[in-house]
Amino acid sequence: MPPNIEPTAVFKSLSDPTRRALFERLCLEGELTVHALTGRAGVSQPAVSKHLSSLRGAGLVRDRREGRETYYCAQPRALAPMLDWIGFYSAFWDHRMGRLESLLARMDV
Amino acid sequence: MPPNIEPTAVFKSLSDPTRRALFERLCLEGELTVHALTGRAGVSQPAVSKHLSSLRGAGLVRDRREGRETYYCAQPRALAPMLDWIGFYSAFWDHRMGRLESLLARMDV
DNA sequence: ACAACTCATAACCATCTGGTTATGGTTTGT
DNA sequence: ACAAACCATAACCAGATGGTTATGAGTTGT
Repeated sequence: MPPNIEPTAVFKSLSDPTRRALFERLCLEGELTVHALTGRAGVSQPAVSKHLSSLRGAGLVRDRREGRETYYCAQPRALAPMLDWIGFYSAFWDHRMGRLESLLARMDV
Repeated sequence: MPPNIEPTAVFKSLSDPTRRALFERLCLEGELTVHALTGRAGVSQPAVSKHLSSLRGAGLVRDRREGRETYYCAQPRALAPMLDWIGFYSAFWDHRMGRLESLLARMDV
């Protein structure tokens, strides 16, 4: 059966380079404050806040308030709907691409 | 090292439900004309044509002119940049998610 | 020859998006 | 107490986006 959960929000949120860069930093460096994220973001602090809101809307990040700072961390589980979608249609690509191997070759690092 | 190819176009193109539905039909049913795709798309023929242009821009579909009809087919190879991106960052999720297993459980059908 | 079909493009429109500056609430340091 | 720091929200703006109808170019069938 086809994927059950709507992956639109995840795709949309990750389709912006600035937003993807924020998510990447949170993946690589762990929990970070808005201030720290604004550092190398290349956009203003309010822009960063809005991007983080978008990511939170898609479930891709979680925030934790601590004093005057807000720590954000990545929630890779939120990628599930997107992975489901890819996985389902991969079943129809496999017979042209050589089973899951080519996919796994890319997935594994 | 981080992924080398920009996955923005792929993410962006797949972030629209109508566009994703077109890509899905092409994956499941193979080569189809614009007329056939317009059938169940829920939008007008020009809208379908524009969506197909967007998908072609991302390399996700290929078109073949035959008389007055244009056949489109899916190009799943174009997903590579997106898979690269997922794969690279999965290395950093693994130690929290239990290696590739959870990922593969979703990828395999 | 000509009507009908297929498709892409043009022109247009409303809404969404991604950015900015301004501001205000809360918390921290002095 | 008060200034400074951190962050979210408001207000605003230009450009992108996704839809429409109208049209025209090319192809097919009669």
